[in-house]
Amino acid sequence: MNAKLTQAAIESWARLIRAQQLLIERVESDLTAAELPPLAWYDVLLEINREDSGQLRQFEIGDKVLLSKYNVSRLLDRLENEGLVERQRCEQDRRGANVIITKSGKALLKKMWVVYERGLEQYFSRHLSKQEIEQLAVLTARLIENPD
Amino acid sequence: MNAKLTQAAIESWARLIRAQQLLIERVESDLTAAELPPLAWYDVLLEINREDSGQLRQFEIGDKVLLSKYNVSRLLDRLENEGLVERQRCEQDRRGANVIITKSGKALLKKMWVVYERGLEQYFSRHLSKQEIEQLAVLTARLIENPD
DNA sequence: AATATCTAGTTGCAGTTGCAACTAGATAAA
DNA sequence: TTTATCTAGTTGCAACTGCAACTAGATATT
Repeated sequence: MNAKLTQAAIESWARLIRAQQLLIERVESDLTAAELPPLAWYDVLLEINREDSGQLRQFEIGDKVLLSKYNVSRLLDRLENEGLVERQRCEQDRRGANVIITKSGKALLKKMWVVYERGLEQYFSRHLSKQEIEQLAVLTARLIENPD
Repeated sequence: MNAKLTQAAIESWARLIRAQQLLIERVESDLTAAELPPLAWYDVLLEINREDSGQLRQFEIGDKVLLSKYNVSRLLDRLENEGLVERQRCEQDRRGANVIITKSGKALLKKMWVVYERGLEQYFSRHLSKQEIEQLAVLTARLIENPD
């Protein structure tokens, strides 16, 4: 690992930022075109759906999806308004709420995945070999793991 | 390049998104802690400053920084309010404006770079070898270039 | 020249985010 | 047990974003 900040490093960083921005922008735009809600909704619904228990505490959602607690709170308001999730008082900790996904939440998840998956193939995996996908996964994992 | 969407591809994509989110979040948080404005300000000021002519049309800024025209318009309002840039009527095209960076704009750029550079080293380049930085640059470039 | 079409930039509106302050329940310390 | 501290979640405010509609100047078409 090199201690000095090279031009190559700056360029690589800039491209990482740009690539992600573009990918997200493209997928979001596909979702909008299909009259579907934004990616953040998908992420939250997916995390709840993944749980065997079928439920998740709000702060757990925040951790998984990388949203601050106030944004989780308000995003869940919207999801609940649309009947995609339900909040239940948590018995173990009366401050908190368990969030469960509803039938129509699961249905939306499926519909969104159709669009999302296509984008992922079209904008991402199509352009990389198996080895490259693996490389990228390794490098980004290293960046995620290290807080500094 | 593989046509089918594998689990490995999904995981790699997810990490790319997550890595970028975390990096940005960390740098933004450092900037806020140093009582400096957000990264977007830096990006715009940098692009103008880069030009030999010392000026840039608004739509050029939008292209370079990946901002939609209405957001460029309003971001420049804020920058202009802070005396960091100035807008001048464009003689060749009276619809448009040339944006130039002021002295205090350049000064801010320098101050922000101190924080930005440190973050870039600390959150990014420190964790990757020269070869890995290069690899990442190649892969992300491929994703950027290919609109589909 | 007259009209239609396109492009640069702005603005109103609704939705979303970050920050700070808040409520209420849980945990720790006296 | 009472007090202090911490954590889960909510809310008001200000800033920022996307979308659609708009103005005004440029370019193309007849």
